[in-house]
Amino acid sequence: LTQAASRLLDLGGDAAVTLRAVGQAAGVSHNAPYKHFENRLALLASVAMADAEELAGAVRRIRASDMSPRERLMETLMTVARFGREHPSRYRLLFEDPAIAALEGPMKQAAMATFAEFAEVVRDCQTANALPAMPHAALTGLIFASLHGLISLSGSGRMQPGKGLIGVNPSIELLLDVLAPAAPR
Amino acid sequence: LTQAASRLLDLGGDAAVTLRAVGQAAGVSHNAPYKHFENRLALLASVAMADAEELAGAVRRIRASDMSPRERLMETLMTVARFGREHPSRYRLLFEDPAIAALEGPMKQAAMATFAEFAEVVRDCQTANALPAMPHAALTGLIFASLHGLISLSGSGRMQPGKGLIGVNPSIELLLDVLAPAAPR
DNA sequence: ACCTGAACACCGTTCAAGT
DNA sequence: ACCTGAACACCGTTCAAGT
Repeated sequence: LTQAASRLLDLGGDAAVTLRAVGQAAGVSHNAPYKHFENRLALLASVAMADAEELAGAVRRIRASDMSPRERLMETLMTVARFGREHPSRYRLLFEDPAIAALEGPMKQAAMATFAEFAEVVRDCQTANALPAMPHAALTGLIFASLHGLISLSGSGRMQPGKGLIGVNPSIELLLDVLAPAAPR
Repeated sequence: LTQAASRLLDLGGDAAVTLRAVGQAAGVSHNAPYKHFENRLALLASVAMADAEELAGAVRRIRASDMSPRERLMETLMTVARFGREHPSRYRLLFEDPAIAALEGPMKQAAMATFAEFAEVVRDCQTANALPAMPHAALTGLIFASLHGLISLSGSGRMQPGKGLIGVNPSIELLLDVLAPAAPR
């Protein structure tokens, strides 16, 4: 049921996720979802939660790998960027939807857990002097916001029209190049 | 009519901008808008265009002021951030709505003109050695994306929950501090 | 415990007219 | 040239039942 909504979101965006279409895709009536979710938003939240947990798991695996801290950071950023590229509507739901962000409870917990994984990747870089020794929360926020801005602008088609703007991945590399020299050697 | 839609957007977000509400606010019937706009999206696009032109004008005035290039950049960034803070739904429409971004014609022209003003502010900083001498388009894209990411995350309430994340304005200052030292003296 | 079908209020859009 | 009112298809949500 959550899976059906997720697929519809990928295929046709937010507007395609009608309870009738979700019901039909899951082989039930158009208001069977109301027996499992409070309303449409709660159903979408379950999609967002699954994605938040998937991302958190991916970052956790990267953290446990034997790459250098800096490589782990790059891999983490690329993983989020790939998710945004391959699932733009689901990315939008998870990171841009105001109604989802306003939810308390498990959705908020999942979002914070995902962010915490991300923050640890940044912290490891700082410990290894691969990122500057500025306040950890500020640096994490700046990197995450820059990443999100690149994915968001690019995902909604606002990075091409300009005069030779570079893509998401090169921009991420540029950001890290600009941050790295500020770190003590 | 465009003004009525803009006000409704500010007051109740995208969902509040129904053709019936717009018509009523403008004192006409619920489908009078169809005589002036092709459909609902075209009406929203006219709101976005007005905002794009307003922002472009604001940046143009900042460019013509007697501040230093670096101060003009900071003022420009703060102006966009303020617009995002005071009109989150209109900001979302202008910079995050995929349907608006997909429009060709005058909307695209207005968006590109606004971005061009922004790019000139960055270029002036590079000329004055207040920003590093990297490729101009890449640097402009990175700064704009970072700014957008901060406004986007903060505007949808995703910057507080974390563990002591700093606000939009301090993050912008941090970004410029991190970029500035890379510039030759 | 889980599902269905009818019904309601609301919305974007279309169309035939009205001045 | 600009507007109105009725109508249509669609949607989220509710409710009374069904097994």
